[in-house]
Amino acid sequence: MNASQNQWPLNRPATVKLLDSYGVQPTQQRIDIAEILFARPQHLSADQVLTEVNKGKPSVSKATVYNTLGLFADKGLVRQVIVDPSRVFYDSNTSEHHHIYNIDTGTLTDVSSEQITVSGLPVLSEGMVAEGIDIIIRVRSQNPAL
Amino acid sequence: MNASQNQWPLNRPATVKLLDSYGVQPTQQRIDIAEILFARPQHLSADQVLTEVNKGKPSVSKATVYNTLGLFADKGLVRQVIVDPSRVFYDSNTSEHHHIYNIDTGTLTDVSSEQITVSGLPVLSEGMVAEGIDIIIRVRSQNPAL
DNA sequence: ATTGGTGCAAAGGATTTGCAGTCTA
DNA sequence: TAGACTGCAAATCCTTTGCACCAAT
Repeated sequence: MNASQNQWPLNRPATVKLLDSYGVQPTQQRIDIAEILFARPQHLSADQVLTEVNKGKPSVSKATVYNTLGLFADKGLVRQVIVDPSRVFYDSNTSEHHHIYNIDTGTLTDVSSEQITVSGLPVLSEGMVAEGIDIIIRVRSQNPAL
Repeated sequence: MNASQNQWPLNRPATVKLLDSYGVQPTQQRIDIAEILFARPQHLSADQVLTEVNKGKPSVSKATVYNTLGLFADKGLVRQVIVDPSRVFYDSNTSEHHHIYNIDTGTLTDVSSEQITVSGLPVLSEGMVAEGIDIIIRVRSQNPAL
């Protein structure tokens, strides 16, 4: 199962089922965090998740947010996107795709992998296994004043 | 001019000339750092540069290494490679190319951009300017025990 | 003199960790 | 009850900054 295969946002039972299917014990905090991540395909930093999850009623600590995001990433529920040296983004869309990164706004946009074709990938040396290919198109908001 | 167009390693006069041509005042510390970077095409973290430059006779402070690498990157002498959330790599090869990143060893390997062809890149929305495209092939050393 | 560069130490920001208290199978 | 989970605070790690001193124009 894959979150991307459901209709978003995921309701609570679907979220619990998703966590279960990935071997993650569905605790209240994890469900809260998952419901935010899987509200729709998006890219959130740990800090953004922390803020979101504590809107209204503070309920999840910073340590737990970090631990949970790390756990989700390990289990394959979300994907880390590394484009900014100052923070990691967690992508709730785990289906294969690439990104456009706006350097000025710090915003990520998806690019369907069907749209992009890569050819001529090198043969990996003995004992190397590809984990994945990240394509990042770095853009900036054109500044007319420049 | 481009460092990659010279024969490596760059000797001192060539290094000074390179810095000049990029509008960087060639101070002793900057020359020391540049000589390390441009010894050959390579990927070094700030910390690795700091260690290298102070082999033998400590001569450049940590702050200066960070400032200098930032300056070099701004001026286009080196390119930042962002693949690891814990540190930035500086690539002394600024000609267009892509990377293989070994997650297990933290090692970067170049992939010539002539080798790889990307088609189907999306049309950027109004006001967006592409700064560059990074392609990162993430690999791990195959673990026979897995 | 004025501007630019360097070094030291302190500050910052993101992430991790130690550990005691809680929950849950 | 044992093992898993959480929260708080302290600790880390990489990187940036403030500021005094030195160098070059």
